Amino acid sequence: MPAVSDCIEMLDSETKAVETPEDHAEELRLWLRLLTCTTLIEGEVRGRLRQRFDVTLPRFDLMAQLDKAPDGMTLSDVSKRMMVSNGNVTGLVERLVESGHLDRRTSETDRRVQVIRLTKLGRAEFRRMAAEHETWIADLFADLTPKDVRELMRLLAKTKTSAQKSAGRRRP
Amino acid sequence: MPAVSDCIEMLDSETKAVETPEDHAEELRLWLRLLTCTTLIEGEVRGRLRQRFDVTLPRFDLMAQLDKAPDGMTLSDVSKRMMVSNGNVTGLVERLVESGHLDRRTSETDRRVQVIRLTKLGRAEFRRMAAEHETWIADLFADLTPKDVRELMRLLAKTKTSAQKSAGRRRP
DNA sequence: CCAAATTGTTTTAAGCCTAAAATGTTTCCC
DNA sequence: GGGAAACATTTTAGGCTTAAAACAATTTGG
Repeated sequence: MPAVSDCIEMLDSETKAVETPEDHAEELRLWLRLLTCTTLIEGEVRGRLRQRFDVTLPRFDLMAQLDKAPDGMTLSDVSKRMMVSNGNVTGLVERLVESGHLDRRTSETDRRVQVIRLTKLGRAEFRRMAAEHETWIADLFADLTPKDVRELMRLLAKTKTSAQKSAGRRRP
Repeated sequence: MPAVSDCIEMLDSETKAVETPEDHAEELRLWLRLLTCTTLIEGEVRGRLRQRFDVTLPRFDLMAQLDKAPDGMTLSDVSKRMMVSNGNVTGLVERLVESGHLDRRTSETDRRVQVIRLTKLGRAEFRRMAAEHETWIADLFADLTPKDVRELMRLLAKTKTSAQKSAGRRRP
């Protein structure tokens, strides 16, 4: 049975009749916990990539995107997929072309567009790193049962949809 | 009933007898989804903070830590809580002292230690921002039921513990 | 056709972030 | 007491990141 305060809150949010400042402490705590988990795991992966392969996480992420696209991607595609700014990708690509991991060429049909691909070296190095990376992730999530994983996937999918809708309401 | 492949995997991971390369695609997908959710929400919050209050997310986060500690915190404390490097905090604090939001003084009992606090201005501005921030978070998570929120909290707590253990195994 | 809007990328300016080395201070313990 | 270890912070060097402005090329609608 829900607490009295929960009932009041539910009435408020459904009827939209009252303007009492609602309590969203639970959502706030959820957000902080989500952020903590991500920061923790991300930091761990970053450190391991640096120690084992002397590569940064953003470079690894970019190569991961390209590994899934044998025909290459445009910078815009990469920017959208990685959810980072355009200018960010420009610099990242510059350094990876410099180190011989990426190949970049201007599209034949649209001279605005730059198409980038992994070089043979880039692909080989990425595959080597990705194999080990996968075991790190498995270890980081080792305490979760297969059921936990499924349930988290489901709830995070719902979270993603919710956040996208909210973001859409701001920028329609 | 679990699929055959699941049984084999379970046997492998329990007996540790076989060295076949296990499949951790599910964990990998979970990690990517977790990262997507965080990036999405973080970007949205960052943008709103900038538009509404002309403040960066790291500054807001630092002020949030200090708001919970009326007696102030040391830079190390802040660094641990925010899970960022020491040097990072130094610069962040510098700019917030400069803008009049923070007060910084050397500890009387230990001259290595710097104690920082919110100024009156800093606290007032933070409270104003935090109130609105809470509604953004509520909106971003609006599709989740109270039960979803509880369940996510539980699973993320488990995830955090798991990741901490894994990180501990690397750096004991 | 052609001006205006749109699209893809780069540049700019500022700030964030890390790892590692350096600096100053305190504690430990012989 | 005094040197070694530990601790708190800053500095350094390099890279990441963003938002906004600038530039270039294409598409669109009169």
